[in-house]
Amino acid sequence: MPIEPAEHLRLHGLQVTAQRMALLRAVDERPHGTADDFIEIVRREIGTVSRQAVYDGLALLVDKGVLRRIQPAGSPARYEERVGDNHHHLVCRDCGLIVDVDCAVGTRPCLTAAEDAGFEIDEAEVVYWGRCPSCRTTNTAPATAAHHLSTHQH
Amino acid sequence: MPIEPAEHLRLHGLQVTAQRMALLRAVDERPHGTADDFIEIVRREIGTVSRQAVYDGLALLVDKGVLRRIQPAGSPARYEERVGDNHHHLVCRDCGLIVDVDCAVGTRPCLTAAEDAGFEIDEAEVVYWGRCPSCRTTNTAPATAAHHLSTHQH
DNA sequence: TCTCCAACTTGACTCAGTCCAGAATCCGGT
DNA sequence: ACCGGATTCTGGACTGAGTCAAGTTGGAGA
Repeated sequence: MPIEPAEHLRLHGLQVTAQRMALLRAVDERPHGTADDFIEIVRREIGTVSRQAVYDGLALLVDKGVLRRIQPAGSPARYEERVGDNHHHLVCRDCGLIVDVDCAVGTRPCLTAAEDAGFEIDEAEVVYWGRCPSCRTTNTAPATAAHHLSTHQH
Repeated sequence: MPIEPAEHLRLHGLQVTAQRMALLRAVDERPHGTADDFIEIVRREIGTVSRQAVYDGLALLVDKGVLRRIQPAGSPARYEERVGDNHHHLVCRDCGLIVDVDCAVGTRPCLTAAEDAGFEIDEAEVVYWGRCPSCRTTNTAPATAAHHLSTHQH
């Protein structure tokens, strides 16, 4: 956790509430977590939060650039603190595990499209799809490639 | 439409039904359409289909490699016929318009991650985010960047 | 043309996320 | 320290996208 949650909030001109501080701590505790994960963690920490407070808080923090929101196909939205370094993600097709990979280039957008079709491009998002080490060993021949990106993602 | 829908289905060992043929024609008629788009188009053509038939048909055709399914963050799943050439997509942040861009490399996966974390990577999916030509002109200063990837996508 | 399994239909259900309205809380100015 | 308006939180209803399950229909091989 680079700076204190309270400080973090004040720096962005946001009100400091118990829920938001707990939320920031939760995101730190579980990178790539879902909104539901954070609801659960925050409730464990401060007793109770509404789903709305968590969704609002996440959206606000994404808006302020404190958090980044990613949403691989088939998965609910996930949030992470690493922001501003334009890294990419490796997603396991079997268990949904997400890990960070540094961007080889670094600056945003790190790739330029062959033809831009007149678009003003500001970001190139890269998702690498594959199978994580543990899924590779446990089930070499994917009988029924379930393709379920469920919640469990370490 | 490269080959006849009926032929297309038989080639993959699938039963030829009115619904499936109409579905293939619908995907051809509206590239990057959503399931709801296709339900509407197919109903216009053959009178009636169940939502389930459309979802089943799409999933089956994706499975057989006839269609490709893409799902940019904040958008319902979209389907396209171009398959096997590993092209990428340009998505407008404002109106959700999706256009194809050829992959500079061509073969799959076209990128290799800096560190693969032990994953067996089979695909690198690239989404370029930006603003399409018409959104750039109509609303140069995005007052309230609605960020709604709604259905309307030309 | 018969038969059977694939495909289709209907309807209920889940999951992720949003909308709403009223209650509670925060914080800058006095 | 206190006040009041702005902001935030709460619970509950709601929406959109997609899935599940059970029963019916129809395409294609015998």
